[in-house]
Amino acid sequence: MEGAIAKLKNKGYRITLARKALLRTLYEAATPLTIPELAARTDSNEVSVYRNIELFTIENLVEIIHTTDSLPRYALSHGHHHHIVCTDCKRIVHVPCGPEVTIPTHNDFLLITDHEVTYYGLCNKCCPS
Amino acid sequence: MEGAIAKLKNKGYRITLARKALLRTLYEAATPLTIPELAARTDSNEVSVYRNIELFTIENLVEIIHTTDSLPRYALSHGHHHHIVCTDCKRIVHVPCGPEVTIPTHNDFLLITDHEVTYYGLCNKCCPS
DNA sequence: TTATCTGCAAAATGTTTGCAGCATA
DNA sequence: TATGCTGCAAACATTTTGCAGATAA
Repeated sequence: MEGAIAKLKNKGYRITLARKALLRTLYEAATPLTIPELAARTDSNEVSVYRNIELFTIENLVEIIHTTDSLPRYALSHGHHHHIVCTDCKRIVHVPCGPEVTIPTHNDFLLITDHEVTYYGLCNKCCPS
Repeated sequence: MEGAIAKLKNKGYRITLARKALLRTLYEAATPLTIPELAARTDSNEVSVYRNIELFTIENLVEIIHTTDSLPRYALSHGHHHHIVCTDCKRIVHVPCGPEVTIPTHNDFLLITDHEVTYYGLCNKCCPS
């Protein structure tokens, strides 16, 4: 959390109560949270949460997690990884990226019912050669 | 397309002009389309497109594709597979699911810049034992 | 003929913008 | 003190709902 604050300070952003509360909430969260959840836990305005989450995302402090299950959720960035979503309690757990990852044993998930993979890139028409 | 119509008919749904136009548009589309695009191409109301896309999704005729790049897009269901999204022209191409899929050569994509993997399942607290 | 479907209007939901006043540096 | 930040209000974008008239069976 100190690293994140230092980074923001270095960039010239002010360290406000709202931003500290948001960072603390993200650090303490067991699972990624939605905007309304973040606003409730930091006792602040949803609009300010939108704005600060956008700032944190630009500064690479936060990652956005889109699932088919709920509103977008936000969590601290921790490098590249994948996700397992519990379709019942909505808990989201991180999984390392790699060719030989065993999901169930690795993360207390006993049943995997579905998965999605999306690649992003440039197709042959759009790739500068 | 005849199979889809027969399936809907068997379930007791009416085969309306709007539904035929929507199916035909989905069959002819080179890439998944958004709701506004589908409404424009079928010359019909967005509300009706929402309702018929929902019906087709329930009946497993259509799949929803969420990417970080645009509104949700809709395409005919063709069994389980993954996606490559061109971040420039937004074209979406299907990829088979498998342990040894080579993305670039397989699908005219010359550069892959990112990927996302999400598993869905039941965690140990929610899995009935 | 009649129950379903469509389109319009409007409500509901989620997100962004403008601006006045507050608080950090 | 001065600029950036917050919160309110309102605009905007997307999706859902209600209802009267149109249409498939």
